[in-house]
Amino acid sequence: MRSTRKVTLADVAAAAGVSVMTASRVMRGAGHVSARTRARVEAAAAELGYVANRIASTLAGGPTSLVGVVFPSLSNHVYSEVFAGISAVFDPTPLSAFVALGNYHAAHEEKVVRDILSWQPAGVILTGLDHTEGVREMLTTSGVPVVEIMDVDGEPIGGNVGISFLEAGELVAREVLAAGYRRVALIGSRMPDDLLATRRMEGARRVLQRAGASPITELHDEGRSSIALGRQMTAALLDAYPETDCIIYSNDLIAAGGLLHCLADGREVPDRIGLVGFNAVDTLEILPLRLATVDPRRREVGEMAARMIVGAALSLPRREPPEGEGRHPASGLGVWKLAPRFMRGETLRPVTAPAGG
Amino acid sequence: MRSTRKVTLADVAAAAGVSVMTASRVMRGAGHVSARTRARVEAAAAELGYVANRIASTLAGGPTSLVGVVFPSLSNHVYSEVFAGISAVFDPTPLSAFVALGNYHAAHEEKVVRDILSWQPAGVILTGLDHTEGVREMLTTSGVPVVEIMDVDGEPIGGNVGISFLEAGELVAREVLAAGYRRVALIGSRMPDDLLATRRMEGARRVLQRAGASPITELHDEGRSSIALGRQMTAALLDAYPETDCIIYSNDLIAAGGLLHCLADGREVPDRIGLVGFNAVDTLEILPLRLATVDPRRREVGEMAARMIVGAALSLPRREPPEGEGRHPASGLGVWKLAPRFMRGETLRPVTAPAGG
DNA sequence: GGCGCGTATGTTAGCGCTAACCGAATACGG
DNA sequence: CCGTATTCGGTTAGCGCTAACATACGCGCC
Repeated sequence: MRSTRKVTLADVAAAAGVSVMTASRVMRGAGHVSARTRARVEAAAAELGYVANRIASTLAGGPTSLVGVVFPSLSNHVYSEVFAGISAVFDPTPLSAFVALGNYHAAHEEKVVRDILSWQPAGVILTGLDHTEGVREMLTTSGVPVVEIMDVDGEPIGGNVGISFLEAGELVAREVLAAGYRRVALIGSRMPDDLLATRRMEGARRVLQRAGASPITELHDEGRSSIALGRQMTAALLDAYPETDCIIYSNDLIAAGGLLHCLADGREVPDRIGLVGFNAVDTLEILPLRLATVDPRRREVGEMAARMIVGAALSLPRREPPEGEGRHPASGLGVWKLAPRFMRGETLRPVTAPAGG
Repeated sequence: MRSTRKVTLADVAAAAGVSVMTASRVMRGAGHVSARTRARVEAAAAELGYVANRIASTLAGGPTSLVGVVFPSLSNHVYSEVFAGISAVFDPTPLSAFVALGNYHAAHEEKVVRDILSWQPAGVILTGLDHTEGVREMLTTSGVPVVEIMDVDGEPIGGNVGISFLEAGELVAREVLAAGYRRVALIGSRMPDDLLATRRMEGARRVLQRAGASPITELHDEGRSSIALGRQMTAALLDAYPETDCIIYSNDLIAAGGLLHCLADGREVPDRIGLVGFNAVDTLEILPLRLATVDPRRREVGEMAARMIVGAALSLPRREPPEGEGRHPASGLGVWKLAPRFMRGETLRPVTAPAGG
């Protein structure tokens, strides 16, 4: 049985009868090696079970290939789909993702970002645009390509991809008004921690107010979204404000709970009451009625963010020019604003007036 | 504006008027530094915006803190919950998780594992026990603590946490028999790629055969699980074998589709036909009937695996003893077999006979 | 007051690799 | 058969940090 001691390039080189440098050239596919020696080195590496040491190569100035990805959480299905998009794009490249969770907590995010930077990453992907001054400064100072995703309402550090949650909220409210609802209430969970949910509620509120149909009430809860929570909040809301004719929820899960409550309670959906969720969660296709919702295009968001990082990371020289100053010379980091997609479903009445204004 | 050049320990040391070594001691909280110098160094570090370089410190022999986690996919909700467990345990420790996806593909997994090892990780968590010989060899040779999760039916490389999918399948079949069903069919998606699904189907089949109630038929599909797929497969199955009185599905999503099909089709569930899923997916609580299913205890699995790694990583010395041979001296890596939890739901008839084999 | 002891700081060497340079070997035309 | 172009391969130095040892400094003690 082979010893457990780590096999280094030097071992491989010795076994192949060449210098370390030549072995290094072979391993990373740099040129200037004859076919014969290349074969010898490769054989030696395979024989010894050599595994490259990225730590050493990175320190010595090789390319970095880790990309830090910060999500608030992964239990939220939304982010795992974004991640799937990211990881699909990275797959054929040398980059790999390194996930860290911010836990909806600014101070924690700062620690996490510092941690990521300490690995000299090739790029960083952050969720949302709200970060502490410390985070912003660390990232700009580091010179690492940064892409912020999901939200686009604010000043990005580097690149930015997502939908405007404010506009998504406005969109929802406009659709609700167009369908003829006027006594609208808002229900949100995990507020105000979930900034994006807060933002879309704000957009909805704004449009309703402008149309002279200010929300009847707003019910918030700090708890984790769930169908049970949606049921319970909806019951409480309709109890206190029975005249409500439409509820805008901060996400699909609690909206689903609301729908089930309304159905169980004998309220006609969508005639007597309309319901809208957010996120276009696909397992909810099992509901008796298709929920009206908004698709935030999360898979695309992940893919585009990853592509931006790939572009920036592979074009960026590893060592900065000796006295260089300007960074990211148009490295492909830009702002991509996607349009949220409204999905009418069956929990809103058909439109009676054009959805403008 | 501060320059973008990287701030090194040497810069901090110079600014604080001490040697690099002293600065290093302060930064990593090693002792032997007076309060006064510590304060000076800390001030200098904060002033310069110093961010430690883990690459360098790891190479120099500092502790490693990355843990590679390999999942087949993250779109499957099951794994994101496992990850949540892992990440909760790592959170208060210096370790952080580094996710890579194997995509249900052995060759790809080998590349991914090599990649992870090249980062000199403090540990590796793998899904399942089926890995190529190359993966097993790389991991044993590297001497890195390894924990394999989910499945426990096989020979682990290092530690192992999970349920027996074979037994889970057997459990399901026993419950089905106990409820009085005899003409049982099996339906699986993403087979045979999803090895764990394959395994639980095998367990079920075995018990059924032993009880003289061999499966009427088995329907497999390579596609991704979805409710639509479940509907369609169920329709096809019941069309071809109308006498079927119970269907065991490889997971909840396709089982949900089956349930919806049966209800739409006017078949009485659970009287005329029983249905069982697998995974205890919680968003499915919106189904009209609570699905019979098995909870594979994924959150706990993630937590325990992470705890094993924490134990092994923190107890293991960084540099191996000069001539040392034996590794993992009882480093806390063991085999933890959890019992799968059966949840009867409402899609199986109440038990008429004791559920013993 | 010189001894030993413990705590604070500095010095030396090296982790495994790669960039940048440089010499040796090969090819080729005249 | 020699000079020049063109490979191929080796040498030197250093990335930023830490282990291990060496040194300096204070302290109490007989």
